[in-house]
Amino acid sequence: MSFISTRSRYGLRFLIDLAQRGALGPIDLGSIAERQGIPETYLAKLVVPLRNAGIIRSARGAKGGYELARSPAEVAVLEVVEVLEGRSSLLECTDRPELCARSADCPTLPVWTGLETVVHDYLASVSVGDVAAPRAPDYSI
Amino acid sequence: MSFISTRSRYGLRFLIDLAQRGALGPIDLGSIAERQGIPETYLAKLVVPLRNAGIIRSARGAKGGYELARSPAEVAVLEVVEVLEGRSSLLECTDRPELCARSADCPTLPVWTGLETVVHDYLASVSVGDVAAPRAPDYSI
DNA sequence: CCCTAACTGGACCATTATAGGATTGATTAA
DNA sequence: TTAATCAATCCTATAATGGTCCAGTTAGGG
Ligand code: SF4
Ligand code: SF4
Repeated sequence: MSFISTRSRYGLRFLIDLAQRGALGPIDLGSIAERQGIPETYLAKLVVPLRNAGIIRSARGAKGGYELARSPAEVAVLEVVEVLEGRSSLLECTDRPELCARSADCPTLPVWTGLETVVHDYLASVSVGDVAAPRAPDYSI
Repeated sequence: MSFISTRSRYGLRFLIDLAQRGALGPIDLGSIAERQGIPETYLAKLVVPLRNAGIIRSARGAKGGYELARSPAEVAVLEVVEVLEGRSSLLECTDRPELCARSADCPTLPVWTGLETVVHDYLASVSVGDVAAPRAPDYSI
């Protein structure tokens, strides 16, 4: 349907769930799936690319589960979307102009390239840590 | 595949083709389809919503065809995309939070709403006239 | 007046993406 | 050992996308 599919939406919520629980050791997928109302079997497939990308770490066996591999502030939403959607662009031709014979003289291409730029800039500016903050912001000086 | 499908891409190129030919009376679909390398039968379906939206005007009968109903500068790319994609948002829940029971307390919703804002702002800032300019810009004072 | 170019609407189809399910196997704490 | 848990693979249903076909209708031009 759209650039932001359930993969990104579920995946981001999954990461936020992990982040909000902090470093208490791995959390099993079933409990997260239940809390978030996401089909566990579906979520199980989303974690694979997240692990391959080094965003999360998994522990097998009893008491196993998943935990963040980095600080939430170091995980940009852009990276999550790219990893889960399997692509980084809204349009093929902005990444690979050679795929379209018209790209050299296409008046619309700059429009889409510009759109992609604003999308990337925005998503890169937001991290999992930014949205996972479970408590009030830090009011100390 | 993505938010920007062939409907928007073809449609925008179609409008630019119209704009670049100026007010010389209606242009028939076949010649545009051929020039742009778009299947005429497919393009024929894209023009219907564009006409309903008041972006183009059609003339039936011999020597008929299509022409812009407004000045190219008055047609924002945002409007074209909304009309052709049949929706205005990248995500349902940003428009209709009532569709998701979690929207009231969803930490990710602001992320998507913010993304949508930057996308809308960008697309609203670009008009068909901006990209259709067939010649060098006006250097007069 | 009639022909015909051209638009109009709808049915139809093939391919792909999406969302989800199920099964089986490997690993490890207790 | 055994139960819990990740890992990997295969399967299915549904929808979106991109495109075709055709039977109408309209109206300009000769
Ligand atoms: S015609 Fe332009 S917008 Fe379309 S695929 Fe080619 S380069 Fe991209
Ligand atoms: S959980 Fe949040 S992002 Fe997902 S559909 Fe509901 S409101 Fe939207």
